[in-house]
Amino acid sequence: MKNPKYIKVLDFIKNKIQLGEIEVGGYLPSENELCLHFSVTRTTVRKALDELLKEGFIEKQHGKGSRVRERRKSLGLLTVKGFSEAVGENAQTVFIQKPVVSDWGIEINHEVNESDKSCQCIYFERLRKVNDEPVMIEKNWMSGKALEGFLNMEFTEGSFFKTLSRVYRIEITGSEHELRAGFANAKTNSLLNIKKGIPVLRISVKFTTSNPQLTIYSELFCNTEKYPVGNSYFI
Amino acid sequence: MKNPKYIKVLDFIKNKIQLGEIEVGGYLPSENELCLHFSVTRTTVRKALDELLKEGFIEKQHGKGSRVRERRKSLGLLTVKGFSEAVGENAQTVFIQKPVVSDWGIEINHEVNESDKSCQCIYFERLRKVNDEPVMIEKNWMSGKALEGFLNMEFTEGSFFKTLSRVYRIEITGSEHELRAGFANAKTNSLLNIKKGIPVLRISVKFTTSNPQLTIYSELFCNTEKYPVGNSYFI
DNA sequence: TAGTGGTCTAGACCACGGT
DNA sequence: CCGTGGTCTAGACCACTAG
Repeated sequence: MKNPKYIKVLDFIKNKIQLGEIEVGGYLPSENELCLHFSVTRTTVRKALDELLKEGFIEKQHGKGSRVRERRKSLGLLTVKGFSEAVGENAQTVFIQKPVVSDWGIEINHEVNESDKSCQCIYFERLRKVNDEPVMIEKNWMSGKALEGFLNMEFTEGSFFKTLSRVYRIEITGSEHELRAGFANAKTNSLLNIKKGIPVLRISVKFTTSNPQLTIYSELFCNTEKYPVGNSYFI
Repeated sequence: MKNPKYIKVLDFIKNKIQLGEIEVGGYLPSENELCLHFSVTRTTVRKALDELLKEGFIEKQHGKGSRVRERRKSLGLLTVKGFSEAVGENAQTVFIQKPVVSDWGIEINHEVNESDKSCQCIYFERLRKVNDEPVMIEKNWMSGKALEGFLNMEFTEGSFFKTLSRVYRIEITGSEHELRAGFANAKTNSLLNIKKGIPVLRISVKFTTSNPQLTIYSELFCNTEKYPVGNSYFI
């Protein structure tokens, strides 16, 4: 099924929360009300709410209802969400290197798939800012096999993930992260406006996608002095 | 319901994986087979498999089946799982400070609940090792309200979370993490066998539990030189 | 007691993978 | 083609919260 109903319900509620139409601490409509509103069964509504719960948007209270959680101010980078969606409206992005053909970076911490190593590699690098302060350098490598015409392409709404989805019909299906404390090189330090000797949080990500030929390798260098990286998990 | 069926299914499969009875890359029984084996419906089996997927134990392939994933070698600390379960059989734990009455630590990065601040605080500190190498210092603070007789108590199977569950019937229901790169103090550095000037990964955790009176605040200082901290997420 | 979320049943149809 | 997982329906009963 291309457009599952639970995605519609999920997007509807997530949108309401992100626009502030339901205030923090406010209750969502009950599951039964949502069922009526969307003409679906509770199974479908609950699947959507489970996603929202997993992503930290809501909390559930047995016997009371589902409430909007206070959104963390830190960067929610440890999910499959992209940066912009995770951080919100105060995020800015600047290309340091537009997509080019390159070698597989020696900085990649995850093991690169054998099938990728033998292929042409596409690389791009971006600087992420919050409120105009640089907080993260993001370096990305991926095989060019599945991405015909990717070089010189404008990103859909400035988002790499949206481009993958809208242009190539490729969805992110999973991610693995490794986290380390370390130091960045001089160039990255300078871009992040970090003094020498200040450690950075380094996150190595391996994204799997709905296209078996496409795996994305990212190395993130985060200045955590003002904005720690956040993650939450509820059951 | 005290003992949901999906927990039984989940524990059964997780146990098989952890004991190696299904090798890495091997397929689980199909959902329909599991239904027959446990006399439950697919809804229930899928709820269990969803948990295993979320925790990174398995991966699903549409049209083929569910396969056991290679367990990450890094520390899976970013879930509600405890250290021992996350790391496995090579983990050791040493008390640096057995549970005592203390002040709320000034090192706590999360905001401490107002209701906690006015209460007696219990503190304990442990050193975590993997293959006899120190990798993490874990400092824990919590209100003593819900934990009658906790001081001087032996931990069930050496596990704090198991003690909470078995003795106090309290379950972990969620966690929020903040991650930073930074430095540890001299004492922690010495316990971690870290040279001065080597950065550590600092993880601030706030655990919520099934008892509204109990919130647990932890500060982890990780030496990531050999063992990075890992996390994975699949949809 | 009424309303909420938590669990579960017994089906159904669809999309994908491999034969 | 069949078996797999993905989505969905239309119910049911339970446990928790609050008036």
